[in-house]
Amino acid sequence: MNYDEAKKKFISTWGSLGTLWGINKAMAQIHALLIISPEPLSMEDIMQELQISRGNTSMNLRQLMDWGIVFKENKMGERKEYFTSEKDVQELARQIAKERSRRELKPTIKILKDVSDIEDDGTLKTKELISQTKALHEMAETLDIMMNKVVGQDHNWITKALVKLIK
Amino acid sequence: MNYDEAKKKFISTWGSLGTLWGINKAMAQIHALLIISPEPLSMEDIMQELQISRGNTSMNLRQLMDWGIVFKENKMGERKEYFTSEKDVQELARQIAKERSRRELKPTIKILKDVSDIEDDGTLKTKELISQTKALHEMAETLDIMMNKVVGQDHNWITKALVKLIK
DNA sequence: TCGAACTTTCAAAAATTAATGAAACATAAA
DNA sequence: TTTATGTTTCATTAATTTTTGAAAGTTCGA
Repeated sequence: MNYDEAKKKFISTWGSLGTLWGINKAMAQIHALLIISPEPLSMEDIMQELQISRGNTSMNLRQLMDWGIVFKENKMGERKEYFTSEKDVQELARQIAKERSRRELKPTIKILKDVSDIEDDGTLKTKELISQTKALHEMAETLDIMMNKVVGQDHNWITKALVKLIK
Repeated sequence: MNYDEAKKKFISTWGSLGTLWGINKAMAQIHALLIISPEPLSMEDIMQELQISRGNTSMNLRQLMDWGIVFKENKMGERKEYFTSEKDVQELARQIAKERSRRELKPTIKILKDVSDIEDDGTLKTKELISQTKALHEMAETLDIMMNKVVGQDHNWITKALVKLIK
C-alpha cells in the first residue's frame, strides 16, 4: 500500500466510522484529513481533496471547532483562513469525552433522575420503572464522573490508568 | 409526574439518545419499553404501545436479539412469542461493550494497523500519516483490551473498578 | 467609501435511512 | 391435510439527514 492508498483508506474509514457514532461523513472526513496533514489546510484545499461543496465544508468546520478539536489558524500576510486539527490523540480523546458528557450524558442523567423520582404507587409496573431507571441513572453517573475525571488529568493519565486497570 | 408521563418520557428519551449512538429510534424504543416492563411483551403489545408497524417491530426485535440484549420467551400453552430484555444493567453494559468491540472497534483497529504499516518514504506527509495512525491504533487497542476485560469480569466489577479509579 | 477576497447562511435538491403493509413463510392443532 | 395463528421478508413509500450553490454577509486595504 502506498501513501495515496493509505490516506484514502484512512479518510474513508474514519468517515464511515463517524456515521456509526452520530457524526456525519463529511465532518469525520474533514477531521481525518486534518489530523494527518502536516500543514494547515485552507477551505479550498479541503473542498478539493474531499470533493465537497463550499457550504458543506464551512458548516462542518464550524462544528469541528465547536467540538474544540479543530482550530483556525492565520498565516501571516495572508487573508485566507487555515485549519488544523488537534494532533495529540490523547488530548483529542479528552476533548471528545468532555463534549459528549456535556451534550449527551448530562441531559440523560437529568431525565433518568426525574423519571426515577416519581412517586411509588405500589404497583408492580411503577416499581419496575423506578428501579430500572434508578440503576441506569447510577451507571450513567458513574460513567460521567469517570469521563470528567479524565478531562482533568495530565496527558498520559489515560494510558497509565488503563494499564493499571487491566493488569 | 405520574407513571404514564414518566414512562413516555423514558421511552422517548431513550429513543432519541439511540439515534445519537447509531441505533435507530424504533430499536431503542422497543428496548426501553422492554426494560421497564415487568412482564414479557408480545409483538402485538409492542406494536400497540409504540404505534409502529408489524414489519418494523419484527426487524428491530431481531436486531436486539442479535445484540444479545433481548430474548424470546414462550409462555406455556401459548403459541405466541413473548419478548423480554436483559434486566441487569451491568450485564446490559457488558453485552453492549462486547458487541461494539466486535463490530466496530476490531475492524477499525485492523485498518489502522494496515495504514500505519505502510513504508516510510521519508516525506513529511508520510511520516505524519504513519505517526498519527500509529497513535490512534495504540489508543484503539487499549480501549478494546479494556472493553473485553470488562466482558470477562464478574457482575459488580465495573462499579468497583471505576470507584477505585476515580478516587 | 468602495471593491476584492473570502466566509457563512439557508432554501432547495439529493441521498440516505427507516417504516409500512401485504404477501410469503412457518408451524401447531384439528 | 387443512386451517388458524403467528412471524418474516422485502418492494414501495415516507421521513430524515446531508449536500449543494448562489446570495448575503464580513473584513481588510486603498
